[in-house]
Amino acid sequence: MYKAAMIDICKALADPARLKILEFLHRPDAQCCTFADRVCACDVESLLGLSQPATSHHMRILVRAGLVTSEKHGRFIYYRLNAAAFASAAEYFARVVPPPRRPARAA
Amino acid sequence: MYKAAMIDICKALADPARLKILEFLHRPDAQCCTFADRVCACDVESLLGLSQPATSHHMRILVRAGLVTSEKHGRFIYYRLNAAAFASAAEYFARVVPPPRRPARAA
DNA sequence: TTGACACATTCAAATCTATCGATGTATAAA
DNA sequence: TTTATACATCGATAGATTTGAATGTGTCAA
Repeated sequence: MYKAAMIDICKALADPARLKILEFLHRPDAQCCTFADRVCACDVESLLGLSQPATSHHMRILVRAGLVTSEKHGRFIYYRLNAAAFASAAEYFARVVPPPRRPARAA
Repeated sequence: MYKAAMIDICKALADPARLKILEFLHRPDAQCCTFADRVCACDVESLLGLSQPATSHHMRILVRAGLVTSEKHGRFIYYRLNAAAFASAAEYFARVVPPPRRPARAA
């Protein structure tokens, strides 16, 4: 995980709307075309209460950061969490910050 | 961990300068008044190559997010990583995203 | 007490971000 | 083919963020 990728991930996470999207992707409350772990963009739109372009904007940021993957099916786009990205972010932080119990460093 | 606190943490992490500070706090390359796991603000300043007010700004954001703690000793302020904050952030993400191997949900 | 130093705060400028309305594009339905 | 639908892109705007110069505050040294 390069630092630039890590920054993109953190930026993607640093917004209430996008955090809400991620929570929704984890436990989707099916409405129109959402099923199983796949969520369509229109459901995200009604979830957020934002305009369609704003929703599109947020999804693009999440996809670019790698936190979410997208699949086009006809007119619909289905989104899904990408657990691997979360895992490598967690790994990065494990390297940056010492685990809670060990002393930081003897200098 | 409330969502608002989580957003503050993510915002704090979403900047190259601040990520650099965190890496430095983890493995401080002692220069002027840094020793052990304590780092003074002036060393952060020379690390970043930014102005003193900009450095102060970044440190304030990190402290407010809880990622870093500060201790005043005379004229100096020593900063230290707060591992507990990283731990609770990690816990939040573990709740938001399913662990890599388990399927997300059967709907 | 005076001067130097470490850091905070204020202010303004430049840049970035989130948002919406309008419009474009691709696909499905009629 | 025509129309409707799902989503992307563009352009503009309001608000947030980063930054430095100037200045303020508290602490140490002389």
